[in-house]
Amino acid sequence: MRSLEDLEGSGAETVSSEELAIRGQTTAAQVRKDLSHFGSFGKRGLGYNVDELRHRLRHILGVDRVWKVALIGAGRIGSALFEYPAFESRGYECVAIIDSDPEKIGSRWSSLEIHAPDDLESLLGSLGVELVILAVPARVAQEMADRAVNAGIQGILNFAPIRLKVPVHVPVEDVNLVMQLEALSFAVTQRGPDL
Amino acid sequence: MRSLEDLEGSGAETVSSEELAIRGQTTAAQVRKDLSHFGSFGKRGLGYNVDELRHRLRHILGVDRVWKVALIGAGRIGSALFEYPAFESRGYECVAIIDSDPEKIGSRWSSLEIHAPDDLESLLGSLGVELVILAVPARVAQEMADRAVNAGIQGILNFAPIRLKVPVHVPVEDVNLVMQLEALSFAVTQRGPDL
DNA sequence: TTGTGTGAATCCCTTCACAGCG
DNA sequence: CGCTGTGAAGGGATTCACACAA
Repeated sequence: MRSLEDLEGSGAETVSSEELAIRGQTTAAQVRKDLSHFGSFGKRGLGYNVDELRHRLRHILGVDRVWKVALIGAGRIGSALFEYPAFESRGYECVAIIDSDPEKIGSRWSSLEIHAPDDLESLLGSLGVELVILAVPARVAQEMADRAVNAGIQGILNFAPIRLKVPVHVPVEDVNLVMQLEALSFAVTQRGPDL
Repeated sequence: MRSLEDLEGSGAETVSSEELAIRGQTTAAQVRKDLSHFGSFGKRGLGYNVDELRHRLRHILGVDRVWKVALIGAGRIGSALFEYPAFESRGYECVAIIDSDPEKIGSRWSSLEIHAPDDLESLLGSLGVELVILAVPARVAQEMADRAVNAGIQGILNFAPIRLKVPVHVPVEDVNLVMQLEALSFAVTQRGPDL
């Protein structure tokens, strides 16, 4: 089993399912089954070509291109996300920011102006926004989601602690930090009264 | 089927698995199986007593008490979490904040002083911290996790995009926003080239 | 010989269906 | 009767095991 450095260096061209399994905390059989789901691009006796594997996976995941993202809600969560360097480096380009706070409207976050929600549809539509990060209070989340969907967006990363009602063709990914904390409380509690 | 208001009012004392299923976007059979896992506290012909159900579930989830939480990393994510009202209202009390930025050390977030990481172990130990929210850069996440575990904490909510190595008795809940965005990209991509 | 790709066996979770209690 | 609790059936995912390609 080689180390990470070996893999990243110019030496290794190939990885085995066994090796991938260890990194991904699964089993070799699982890795092979999963990959075979998308075609068979491994070489028997050798393993998977690293470059090809990366290329294929990036394509399957849809991360081999830049996605146009709009940030709806410029509060603390929105700002944390906006500043998070990984987003841009991973291919998510924020092209619009929307907030209803009159204090914020018109101001800029590094050259990007914050817009009022009024012209949300035309703004998202004209910019060709594909994904929306919804970081607004729960009471307005459904309305903003509806309007974003009307504007033709294709997916929503939802931080509001409600179950959004959207058409089936619009995937929603929920981020619910309270639920995750509760999952942690549950795990700690289950693990037995201490230790 | 009754509305949320009915349930919360003083009128209804009981819910059926069918009703719970609709709210939870699942099936009645699933609800009954899940609940039966923790004992049988429904009444045949009637359903589940709402007060008892809430009480039992809160106990099972471990949210029928206040958890002492430490925030390690007072950056944007940390600040967003700290200000998020749901945390305190849901029973998570932040009793310590730790950050390595000299600019921040000694300053206060609403009466809570920001501490240097130096005395992390003794600080968490003396305060009886149970859960840690780890919101630091990836390169220092493992070290902070190790030290928190040494201080005797029982669970970690991890925002760093790495797989923490911790003893099996310390549950870790990962929050990986880039992965969730990628899951969204995948879902949108799979759904077929547009619509 | 090594390690993939894949049918077959297995496991686990969901769904069904109904006996039985209130 | 109405609705829970639960064995039994069903289905999807994981694991096994091995033929076969490099």
